Amino acid sequence: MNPQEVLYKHNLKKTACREGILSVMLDLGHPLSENEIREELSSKFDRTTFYRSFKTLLEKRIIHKIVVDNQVVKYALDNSVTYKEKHAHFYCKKCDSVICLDDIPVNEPVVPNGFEASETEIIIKGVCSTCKNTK
Amino acid sequence: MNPQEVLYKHNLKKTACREGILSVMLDLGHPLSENEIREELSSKFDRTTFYRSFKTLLEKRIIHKIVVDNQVVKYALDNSVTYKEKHAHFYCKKCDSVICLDDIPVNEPVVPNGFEASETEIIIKGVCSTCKNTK
DNA sequence: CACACAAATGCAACAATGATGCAATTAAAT
DNA sequence: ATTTAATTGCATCATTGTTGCATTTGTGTG
Repeated sequence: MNPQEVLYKHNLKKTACREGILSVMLDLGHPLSENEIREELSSKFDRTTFYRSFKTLLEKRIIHKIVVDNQVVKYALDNSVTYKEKHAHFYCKKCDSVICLDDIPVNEPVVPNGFEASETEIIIKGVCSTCKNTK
Repeated sequence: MNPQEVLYKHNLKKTACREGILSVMLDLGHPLSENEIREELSSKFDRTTFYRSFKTLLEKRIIHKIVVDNQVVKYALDNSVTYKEKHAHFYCKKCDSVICLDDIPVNEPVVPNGFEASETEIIIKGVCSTCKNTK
């Protein structure tokens, strides 16, 4: 899977910014923040363009957004091989990274009578294995 | 339980802003945003003072913060009768309200080998019973 | 009760982020 | 190659979180 294919499949124009974002995300393979992606691309694009590209990719469900505690925002590809619609996220407090836990089961949400649940977001915080091994 | 007691118990000075915030939160009994609380108090205090009061109350674990999707921020009392350290939150997409689901069981987090989990945040989104009944 | 000191407040100011309007540029279908 | 709609860059604004600083206030001490 390459950026061009992804854009084509979703009827999106092949623009430099979108291709850049997708290329970085496909290369690195883990959730990234806007700044992390921008650094990889040497800040070639305007902040607004970036912002709008993410918005488009989110709308087309090519990527999803993970927010931790109102400050950490990461984007992850939806179309990885292991991607599951429902999955939890792990946030490492030490290295600030986010990991999609595609293998961890997510139970059906239980809500009080009369309530209707449509989505569940689970964020598990802690320390990732890499950080645990590098004290 | 009244605001004065709460502040006294946590060695906090009895200030008008803190008392106001706690008073509104105790009265209304459900998670509230900064703006909702400020409106109840007729904007009597500066934004910074508000911000710092919340920070203090959070540090003392008198209240906790619930963030939904990076934009909705609500504060809830920790010391309600039914309060549980671990609990999920329900977010109603229609009325923008948040409810602490103290009765809903929260499973121990499952994480990959080598990872260490310390906290879990669960936000269930949907429609609350009030909004479901008022179409 | 008055005093003193630490804490809290209000104000100005700044950074980061999300968002919009608009003119210039570009992708891609014809 | 031409045309048109979409995208971009820029200016700009709103909101939120944050800090510094001078002023005010709460509260324990005498």
